[in-house]
Amino acid sequence: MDNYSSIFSCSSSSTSSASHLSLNMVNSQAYLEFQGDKANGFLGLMTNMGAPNSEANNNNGGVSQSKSFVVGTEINDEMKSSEKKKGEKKIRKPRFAFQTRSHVDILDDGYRWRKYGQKAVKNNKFPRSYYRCTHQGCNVKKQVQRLSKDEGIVVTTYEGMHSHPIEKSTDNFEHILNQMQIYTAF
DNA sequence: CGTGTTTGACCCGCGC
DNA sequence: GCGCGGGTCAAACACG
Repeated sequence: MDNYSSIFSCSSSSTSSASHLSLNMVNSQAYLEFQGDKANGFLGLMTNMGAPNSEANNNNGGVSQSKSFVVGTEINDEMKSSEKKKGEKKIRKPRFAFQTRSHVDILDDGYRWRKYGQKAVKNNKFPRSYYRCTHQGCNVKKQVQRLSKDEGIVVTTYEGMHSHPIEKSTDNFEHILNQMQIYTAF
């Protein structure tokens, strides 16, 4: 059971492969809403997703949050370090944006992240934080942004795919990714 | 002491 | 060409 990588296997392998994804998702703005319970995990999310009833109890510190996610692919993400591929494709890596209703922007998905930057975004009072997976050889990045309009909404954008198992035993994020696969498999 | 955060500088693409 | 906005680097710092 170490096929975490397969989750993101829908990367930009083909020129048109990404289009199907973005077309369906971006245009229709896939939007799911469920209520989680723990601020430090997507477990509640998954639980509610599969079984809307479940035990949505949880006594977290009173941090109830509803999560929704939008999946889309942003193209033209070529960086300066394009050692391989001489600009054959503009599509580099898919990005997954999660919209999370939470008061904390630190969402523990089971991976270990190292913050490597923070920038102020225009049209947004709150800064955007850049994180990178600390696993060696793993180039997965993620950025967390908070909407100035709704400071209760936190947008987490994942970029790239993990090629290693989750470090923590939270294994909840895996399920989410699995769900995402369904949508991105269109 | 190792690991992660802070923070300003730098880099690069893009529009004017 | 220049300025702007977004993304990254890296040195210094904080914390266990």
